[in-house]
Amino acid sequence: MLFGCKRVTLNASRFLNLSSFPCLHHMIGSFSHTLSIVTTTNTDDVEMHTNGTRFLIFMRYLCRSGQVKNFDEALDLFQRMGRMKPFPSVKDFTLLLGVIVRLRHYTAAISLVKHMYSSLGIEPDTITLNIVINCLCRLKLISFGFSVLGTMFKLGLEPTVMTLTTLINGFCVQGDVSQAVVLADHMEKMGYPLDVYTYGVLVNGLCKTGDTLVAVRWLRKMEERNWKPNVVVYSSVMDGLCKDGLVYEALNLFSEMNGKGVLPNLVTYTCLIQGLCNFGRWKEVGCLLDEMTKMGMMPDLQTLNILVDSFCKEGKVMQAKSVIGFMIIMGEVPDVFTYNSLIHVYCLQNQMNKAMRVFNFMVSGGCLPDIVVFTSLIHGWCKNKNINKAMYLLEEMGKMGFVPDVVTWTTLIGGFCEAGRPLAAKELFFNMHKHGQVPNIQTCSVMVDGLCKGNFLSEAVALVEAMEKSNLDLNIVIYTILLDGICSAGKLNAAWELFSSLPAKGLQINIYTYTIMIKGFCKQGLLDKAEDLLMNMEENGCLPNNCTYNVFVQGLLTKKEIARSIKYLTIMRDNGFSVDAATTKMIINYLSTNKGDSEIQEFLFPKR
DNA sequence: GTAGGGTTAG
Repeated sequence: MLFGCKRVTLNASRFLNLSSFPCLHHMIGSFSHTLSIVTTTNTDDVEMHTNGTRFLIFMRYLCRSGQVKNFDEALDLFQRMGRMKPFPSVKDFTLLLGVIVRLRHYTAAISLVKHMYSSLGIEPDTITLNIVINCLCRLKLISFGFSVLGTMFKLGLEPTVMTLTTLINGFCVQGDVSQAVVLADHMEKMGYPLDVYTYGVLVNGLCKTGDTLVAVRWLRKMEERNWKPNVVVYSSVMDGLCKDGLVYEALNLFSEMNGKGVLPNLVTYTCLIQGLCNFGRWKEVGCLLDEMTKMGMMPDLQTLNILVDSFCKEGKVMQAKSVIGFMIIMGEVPDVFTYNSLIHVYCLQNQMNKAMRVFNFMVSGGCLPDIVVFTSLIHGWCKNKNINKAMYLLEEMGKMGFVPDVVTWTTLIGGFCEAGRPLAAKELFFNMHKHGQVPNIQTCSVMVDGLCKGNFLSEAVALVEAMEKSNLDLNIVIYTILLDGICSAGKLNAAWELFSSLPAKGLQINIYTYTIMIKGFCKQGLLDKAEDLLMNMEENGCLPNNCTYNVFVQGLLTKKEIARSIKYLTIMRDNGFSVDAATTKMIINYLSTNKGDSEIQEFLFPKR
């Protein structure tokens, strides 16, 4: 096919006038290696001319029926269209561009628009530029999206509601929903009324950033304005509710949607199924699966992957495997998500041989691993204390062209800590920026935890102080980790000082923070202080949980405070909390050395 | 011909 052809490398930055933005320039530059348009210099022009109409009809059919499954096929169609004389209309090109966007080849789509303009002389119209804006937004380059909006004006093209909705979505994709809302307000004032899509974009953006309740308000707002929310808006909100653990509310909204005559689709069911899976509500999952199949919908690969992953997360590997079996019977091919769920559970169970077997199986079956799979395996080998294997995989993924991201580095840092090498972890922490990755708050938390557990408390404190000085937004988690370190080192005064300073930092003390502080007091035998804090929790609306009570009872038992232990064991029993293994062991130990103690005997084995 | 919803890792 390449015979008699010349390769033309595309450069989108020329069209978009982005040369002043090195990051995009670099990105598109590196992409050019893979994207070269092949144009003919001879052969089948005549044939194409005569068959042109038939070819275009065929091309439209392929695009509309979703039969263009990969980028190479789409590119081939594009090349054929570029060889036609006269060129097909801009409409035909945008139809194909839409397919390329759906295949998520955003950079390529931008390059192709540029090629259409500079090499083929096809002027872009509003719709073509909407596609370019969407691609830039998907690449989280919204400011370039606005540059294209400027280009649109310069060309005398009027943006549409769709253009602006795409930009609103761009803000949402970047996680900047407040800006999205501002733009939506602005849009209305400019005489562009929001439509169902705009509302859908906003509602989804809000759900994705965890503002589900605000999303619900928007849903109600659109109803007040006489817009009928459709299945996409409802499903977005249901997904948000499920992800917040509000499955009951999601199911209510599902009934409400049905009541209003809006039919659920596969995505709606998938959101609910996942919500129920997260709480192990398998029976209801089964009911929903039955219901959807009765409505003629079969679960697809994504839905089944959710089942596989949920079973894996519960450690039910057998069930996960049977879902995979069902998947294959259904004609679906397990993908990188499916395999990763299995690999991950084996890694967590320290069954690295099995994890590697799955990995080799997927690779030999032609399923390309991704950065997530490599990160899971690196985590597994680290847990297994086999740093060499972890480093080997890091190298392997590099050879395959994957650049470790912040999650990979965090995993590795945590892994080195778990393997008892906190100083090596620190080295990675301070050098990861050389590999183009900047630690985030979670990386910092893992590092602080590693330093604390590795008895480098002063370094952990210094790291947190350095983060405070650099105005990083530190959260309660990182302070709770540090508090645990300070308590474990027995420095109760310093711990209490830190604990007391947290509200002034604007942080909400949570159940973990309280429990760690209580444990710290218990460890020093300061039981009254621990008890005061336990009482204080309830007053502050943070109810103690299983772990809090067990920690306190263990403190009491250590000091042989039997009467008080029984008091709290009774509270636990009355409130449905269970005594954990460590507490049980202490009770048994106490009994075996204090056989004559009737108090605890009476509590454990009351006479009827 | 273009815009919105569902799956994995620390």
